[in-house]
Amino acid sequence: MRVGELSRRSGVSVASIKYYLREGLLPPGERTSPNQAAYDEAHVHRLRMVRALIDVGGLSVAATRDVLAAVDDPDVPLYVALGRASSTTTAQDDPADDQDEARAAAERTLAAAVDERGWAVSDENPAWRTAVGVLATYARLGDDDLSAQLGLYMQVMEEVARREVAVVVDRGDRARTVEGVVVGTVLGDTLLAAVRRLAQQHCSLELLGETPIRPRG
Amino acid sequence: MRVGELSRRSGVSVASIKYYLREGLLPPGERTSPNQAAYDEAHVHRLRMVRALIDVGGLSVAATRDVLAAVDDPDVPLYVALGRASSTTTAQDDPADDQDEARAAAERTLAAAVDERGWAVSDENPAWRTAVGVLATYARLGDDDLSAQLGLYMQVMEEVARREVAVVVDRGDRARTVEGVVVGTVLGDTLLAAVRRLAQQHCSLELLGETPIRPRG
DNA sequence: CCACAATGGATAGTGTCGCTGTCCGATAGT
DNA sequence: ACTATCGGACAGCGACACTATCCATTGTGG
Repeated sequence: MRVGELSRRSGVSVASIKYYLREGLLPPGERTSPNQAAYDEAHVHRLRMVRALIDVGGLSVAATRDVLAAVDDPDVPLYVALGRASSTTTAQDDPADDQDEARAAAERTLAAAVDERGWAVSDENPAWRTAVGVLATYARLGDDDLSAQLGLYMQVMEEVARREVAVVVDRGDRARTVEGVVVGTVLGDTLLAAVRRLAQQHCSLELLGETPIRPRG
Repeated sequence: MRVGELSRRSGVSVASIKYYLREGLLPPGERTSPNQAAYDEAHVHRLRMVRALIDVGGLSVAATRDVLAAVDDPDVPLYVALGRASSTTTAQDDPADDQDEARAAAERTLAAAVDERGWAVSDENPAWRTAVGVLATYARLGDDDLSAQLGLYMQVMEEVARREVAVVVDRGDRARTVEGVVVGTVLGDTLLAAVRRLAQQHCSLELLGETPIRPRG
């Protein structure tokens, strides 16, 4: 198929498809003549992935490119790719003294929690820096309920991750597996956040009887 | 204090402070003369909140404004404010037929899962639409492992939410409580995602022995 | 076989976001 | 008195994610 049909099949405008091709999110079609190319089902699927990661997962075009590059390239470790997929900037502005101190304290907290659970994780993992940043920020904001919840978060996320990894192990080929991990991780973040909101509403109603909720439907 | 000191204390540039004032993220200082204002500790704290929500939570300026408005105004239901805080756009482009169908199926899946857990949640909750969107997207992408995990996600998030709500119940005044909920929810999303990545790394190592990890430190 | 739509490719333009820079006349502090 | 700072308004900027236009092919229905 050519670009027009690809556009119709995927619901993405021709202009955007051209843009994604330029940005390397979508591999070029197979050449049928010096300036003509043919696309196939793989391109339709890829476009759906792209839209899912961008619209639902909230990734930037650049992050989506990196993540998809890791899906294509068996040599890129997954956690590196998924680190890029963190919507959070993880950037620090001015490394003021108290900032550094807060970060150091947060890092000790995390390290202790990780050791206690017996997790084998590297501090190369971008998620490590992100977690430290959140903890440090929370501490600077005054209360530290979040740090108190850290143990629980780790416990439940280990449960979640174990199931996720288990499901993914017996897939088929490696490409589909990796793709499943990536999509599951990125979209899973969004789903988990939404489910957390629903759970919070339910629990606050349950514990406080705060808001009268009319049932669905 | 005046703007210069507020800037120094908070690490936010004067230009940005003026911008936040314009955008309503920061309440105006108390007037000491027709064109002079004084700021206090509350402004320093507020600025820290703003930076935390934007930098760590990944919220937009507009979302941050809405969330903080809810913190200030007791009449705005919390879940409405926190719905705005979802980084995900939750937008749909072309409601094609199969799109609608996928959404409807996803909505039935969610409703069934919610009923099974006995959750009292309203479909007014923005998180409901987000969750439906994620499920629908995942279904359209081919496999539906995510839907298979939905029950687990709900189970662990109920556990998490119960603890979070419990911690927040016995706070002191309502303002501090609400603030704690908001910050905990927004930063918690980021923390949970990061912890999930770490857990995934740990579990994939544990189950597959996939990557040799050198220990921290 | 030929007019005419569609294509690939390049480049420029658009709208939004989150600031940043500059200017102004009015204080504040010394 | 004088200079730094202030608040306030507004223009500008760079990044981002497209979108529009142009053009020289190419494909295709009549």
